[in-house]
Amino acid sequence: MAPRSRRPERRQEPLSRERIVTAAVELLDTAGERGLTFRALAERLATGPGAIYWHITGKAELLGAATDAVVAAAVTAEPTGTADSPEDAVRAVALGLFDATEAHPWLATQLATQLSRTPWGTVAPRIFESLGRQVRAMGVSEAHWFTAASALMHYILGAAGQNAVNSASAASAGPSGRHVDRDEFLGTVSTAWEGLDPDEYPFTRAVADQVRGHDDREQFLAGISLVLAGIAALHRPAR
Amino acid sequence: MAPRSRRPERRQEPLSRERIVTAAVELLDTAGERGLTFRALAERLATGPGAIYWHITGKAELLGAATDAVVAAAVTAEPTGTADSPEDAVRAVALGLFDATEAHPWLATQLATQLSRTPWGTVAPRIFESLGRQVRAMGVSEAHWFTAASALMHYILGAAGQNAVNSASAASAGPSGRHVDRDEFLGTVSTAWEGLDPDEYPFTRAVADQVRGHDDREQFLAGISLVLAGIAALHRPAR
DNA sequence: ACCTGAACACCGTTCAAGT
DNA sequence: ACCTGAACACCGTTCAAGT
Repeated sequence: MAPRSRRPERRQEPLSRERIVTAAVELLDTAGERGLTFRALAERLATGPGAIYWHITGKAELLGAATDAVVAAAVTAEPTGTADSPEDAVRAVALGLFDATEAHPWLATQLATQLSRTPWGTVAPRIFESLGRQVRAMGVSEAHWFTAASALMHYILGAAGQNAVNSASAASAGPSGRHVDRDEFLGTVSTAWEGLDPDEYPFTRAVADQVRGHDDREQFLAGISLVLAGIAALHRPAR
Repeated sequence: MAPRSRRPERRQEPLSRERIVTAAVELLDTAGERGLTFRALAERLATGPGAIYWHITGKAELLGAATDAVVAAAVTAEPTGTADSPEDAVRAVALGLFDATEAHPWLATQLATQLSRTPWGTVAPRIFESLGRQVRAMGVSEAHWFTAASALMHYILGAAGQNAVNSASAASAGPSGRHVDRDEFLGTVSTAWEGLDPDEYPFTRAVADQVRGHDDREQFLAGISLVLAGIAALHRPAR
């Protein structure tokens, strides 16, 4: 009983940019950045390496498209209107990106690459827009829109990047160490920081033990609140 | 008249980790990330590719060491005690890193890579420490030290990364386009943003023309002030 | 101990040739 | 129009062999 359906059974759909990007994301998730190869990608798509170049100009565009796809999903995933306040909406967007960097360990590095190399691309506007709308809804004056939205975006990307580590290091350690304990990872950082020179790194050492026990998401949200407080301060008259 | 000096005339010093890292930074500055090759590096050092492996384990360590060297110089360059207030000291550190990403277009991407892949390394502590000391000097309560210093660090890295673009794109465009006008670059971003779908990107479009004229450093410092205001708000009783 | 450089196992990308 | 797959010009890394 061969099932018949309107949608073709994916058995041999023609190659398309979309199929290529989907496969690229899967490969990145599975094998890491080093695992994304035109040969490996071609094999996964049951074709030759050259075929991919008909749809995509090269590896840079491929990585850009993969990053954009994941960011689009992360930013859109937040159901609009579900938040009580613009501030909570910002938190929702932020957590969406935070979680995305956890699901896709390669995302943090790629976000930095895309934003610094092709800021005229689609990745920056997606994030910037979803944050900026909330900034506007908070009643920030137009003169401060750019500053406020940028501050949020930069904090989010920086923090998400640094917290994506555990997964990333797990992936680079090979499939065997996939589920490295978050605590174990934080312990590594904490221990390294405690071992620093007391004269040169007094502050970092003093804070080291705070790192060990902390909840990543909570810390991340505390940072968001701090930036939001900074935005709120824009309302008050400067002195 | 051959000059005689205590220091050997660098003619054929033995290979050392330090010499290798220095050459790597020069190569990165000159030829970009793609230009840093073990073969090219070996040629510059008048040796074979294999020799480098006696001093450095591989390319990952090489890039990490290059990043660390540049960050150390940027953070140390700020003369201590030159600032009137902790806030100004934070601005000095921030500008030091901002300028470093301009002088070394590859730095932004590498910072993200280092922080997300090896946060137990030396790069994060260097930045974290120089910011954290000022946080402490501001009178922030110890419970908030980590949050405040992290917020500063993440904003700085994110903003510096995105603003390093012009130089980066110039480098990728080859030596011919070395001095791409900053304005020209900002114009490219602005134009791209103005061309976005009005329904999907109303905020980004509205802000596009602010991007065109703005002064990078001023914008960057405005963001720093915003985060500092957020830190100051930690002092006030929560509601 | 430190360096040499050929060799290995890969890459991204191109392009004549096919359908 | 779209795909194939061999070929080209590279890589990072290793390692026997030298000094």
